[in-house]
Amino acid sequence: MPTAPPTEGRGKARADAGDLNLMDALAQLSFMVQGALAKRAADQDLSLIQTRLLGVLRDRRPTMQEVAQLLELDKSSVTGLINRAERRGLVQRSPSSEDRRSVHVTLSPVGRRVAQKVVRAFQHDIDAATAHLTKAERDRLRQLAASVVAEAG
Amino acid sequence: MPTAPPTEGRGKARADAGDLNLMDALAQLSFMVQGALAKRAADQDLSLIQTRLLGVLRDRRPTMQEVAQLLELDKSSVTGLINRAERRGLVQRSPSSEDRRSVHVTLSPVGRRVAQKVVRAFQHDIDAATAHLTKAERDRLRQLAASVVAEAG
DNA sequence: TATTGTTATACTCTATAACTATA
DNA sequence: TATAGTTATAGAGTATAACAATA
Repeated sequence: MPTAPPTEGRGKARADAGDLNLMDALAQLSFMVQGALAKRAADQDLSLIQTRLLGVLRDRRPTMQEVAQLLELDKSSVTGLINRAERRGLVQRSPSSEDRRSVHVTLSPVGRRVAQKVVRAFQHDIDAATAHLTKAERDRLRQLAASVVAEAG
Repeated sequence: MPTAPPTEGRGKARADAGDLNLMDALAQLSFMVQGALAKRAADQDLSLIQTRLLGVLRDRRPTMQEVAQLLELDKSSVTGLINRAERRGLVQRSPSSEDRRSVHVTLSPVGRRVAQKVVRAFQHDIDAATAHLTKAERDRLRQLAASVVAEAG
């Protein structure tokens, strides 16, 4: 099942690196990566979706509707998400100057700092998880992963 | 931010395959993979955690407590998870013969069939997402991903 | 009429604490 | 006492439907 997270450790890395098909390898890798990110987010009392929210706000000032599109959520879900984030001082709502129906969401300084902490810790996890690879292997992995991401768009 | 999912499409695959560092590439890939799995699960009216549950039951007959360990959930969360899955006929509880406090959880034929449908659809998604790579590149990606998974254990 | 956002409602998912029943 | 599991409770997260305000 691709749905199983990195269940039991098996030991020997390279020896076992061949016993997974592409689907299982990518599924398990994705569970590992998301698990690490979720744990680092939890260290800052953030859920994965709150962390993603802060991420998309890093260089954007979207409306509620645009947040919904970016996160692929219903607009009503975004209302609750922003309510909770705003209550914690991570983001702010501000009225649009062009369209009086719209509300823009912005990252607060606190939100930006918290997000940076998550990213730094997560970066360390990724470094540790790929430390056994050579520099060339890491770059190859980066390149292949980026290629798959770019192709899907 | 590593937390941003595959936000906007950018077009040209290979041209952009170099503009992400390893952390971002793995984070975005993981969001893509998990998103695909979640959608295929949703097609069968399953959440990601329900799908993972069916996955770990494929070749196991764990107790409630073991399910909690496998999915890294509190035992009370597992009670609810199994309740909902049992209500839908996906799994069954059966009393342990050795320890009268324990309950074993087993996959029902329906649960197994539903899980297989999710896997098949997800496999197609992975195939499509990697179709632009050469056979050698796909195998290299599989090998590197499996190596990272194995190393983390 | 169409769009933006919120509210009301219902459900899943999760954890903590208290409980029951075994061991 | 310790462990397996459930229950009670609280809260985050999600969607659908109905609504208000604005376009």
